[in-house]
Amino acid sequence: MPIMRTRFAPSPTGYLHIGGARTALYSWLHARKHGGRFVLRIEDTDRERSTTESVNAILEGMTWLGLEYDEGPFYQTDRFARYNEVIQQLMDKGLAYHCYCTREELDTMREEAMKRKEKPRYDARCRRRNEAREGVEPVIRFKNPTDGVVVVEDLIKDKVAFQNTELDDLIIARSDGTPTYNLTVVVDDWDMGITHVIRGDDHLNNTPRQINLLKALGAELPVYAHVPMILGEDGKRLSKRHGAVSVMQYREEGYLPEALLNYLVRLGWSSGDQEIFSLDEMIELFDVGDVNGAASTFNPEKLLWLNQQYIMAAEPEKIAHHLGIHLGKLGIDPCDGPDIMDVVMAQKERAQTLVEMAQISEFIYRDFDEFDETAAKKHLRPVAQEPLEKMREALAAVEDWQPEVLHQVVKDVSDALVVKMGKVAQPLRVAVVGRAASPGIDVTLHLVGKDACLRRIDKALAFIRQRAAN
RNA sequence: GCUCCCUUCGUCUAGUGGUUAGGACACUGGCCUCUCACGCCGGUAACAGGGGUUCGAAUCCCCUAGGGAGCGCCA
Repeated sequence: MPIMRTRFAPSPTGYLHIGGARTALYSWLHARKHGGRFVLRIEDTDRERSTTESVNAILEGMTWLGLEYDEGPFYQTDRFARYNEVIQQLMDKGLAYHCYCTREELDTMREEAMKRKEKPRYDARCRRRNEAREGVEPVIRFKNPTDGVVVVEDLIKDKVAFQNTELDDLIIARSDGTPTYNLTVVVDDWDMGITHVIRGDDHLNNTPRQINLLKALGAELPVYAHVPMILGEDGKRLSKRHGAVSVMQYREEGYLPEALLNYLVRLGWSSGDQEIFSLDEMIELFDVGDVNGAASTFNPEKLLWLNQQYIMAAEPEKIAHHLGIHLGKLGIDPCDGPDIMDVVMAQKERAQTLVEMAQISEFIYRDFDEFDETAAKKHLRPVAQEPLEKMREALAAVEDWQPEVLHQVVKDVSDALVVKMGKVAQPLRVAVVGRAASPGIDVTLHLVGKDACLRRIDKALAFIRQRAAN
């Protein structure tokens, strides 16, 4: 019984995107669940478009998500000798041949087929050509079987049958001698002992060709699982115009990798009514055969909700670490303020992302420029003047600036004025925060600190007087 | 055009011949409450259409429609 191996094989022509991350996750989970090994392979045979920046971006994305690989990364560009060896074997066995057709010929062939309302296919005319053609560097084509049917046994799509007559003789080596995609994947999956090929279903149509090649080489077939695409909200394939598609962008925007992973695993798969899965639960419960065969639409709101769930459940220390980083990006040094753990405890149920948490915590660290207009209109009116004056007076006398004490002060002032606490707390909140929303008023006052509170109340009182004067 | 894949609330999904078609996000009514958020209780909302098979179909079969992918000397 050979060891199970899955692989993720991106081509380094961009960052790690959401769709790739999901297939990588599924492959990773499959390997982890069955005690197998997860292989990373970089498909960089397209030298024009492949870049080392992309390789780094992909590795960075995998690392951030925690999808560690057991073998690799292997680079296809390191394996050209091996591909050439296999191509030569195919030639020697008469399973491949030189094709001297020019690109122009191929183009007209395609056009004419389309005109005849047929699928464009190479007509294999060079199979019978014996002599070279002057001035044409040949490509090498694989002799695809001309009859019979190839059945792909797919874990997700079930049995999918293709007639060999629908396929044509694919190019396995370009005229410059370099191997092409279908050849390299086949050789690599074979050499690397890949037992389960989990990839996007845009590859489903390539699979019968790859199976024919595998058979010609006498290789054992892997099990396939073609996972459906991820669509944007307009039903089109997910792309930049739908917002963030790069995995690393989610880190920038304040998402936790576990939340993204959780979202991705539930996109196209489920286990009962469960929505939140730890990594261990995913490994235990995930089965690639249970993945839905239909494409699914990426829903940013649900990801936001999950992220908030993870923020609430996370170790506060961990959130504090991240919050510090995002505050830094706002130009705030978290040391210039209260214990950051207190900030986390006050805000962790109030933010869907870490970026948002930093934004709604800004008032703790620095004075705001102006009051939120609707909040000021509603709460900084002449009726608020007396409560604010009383609060300022009471707060100025507080020695021990702790939430419990502050709560009592607000309550005492409300009682003294014979009004509900909201009549005092809301103007006070707007005065101190600049907006109508914040943590509990006691915690808010505590976090802002005595000096800043008094200063901001004065500013609010001035604002009310000025408004009344106009 | 041809080949292949897909089709349950707006979205992610449960459902494998007999269910008041379940859950989650979003939306929404209420409760909690100093605001916001969290949390709790409730609501709106779906089997693409048409034919079969069957006592009975979201579930099985066929057709139609719609969506997607592939048809490169890209991967």
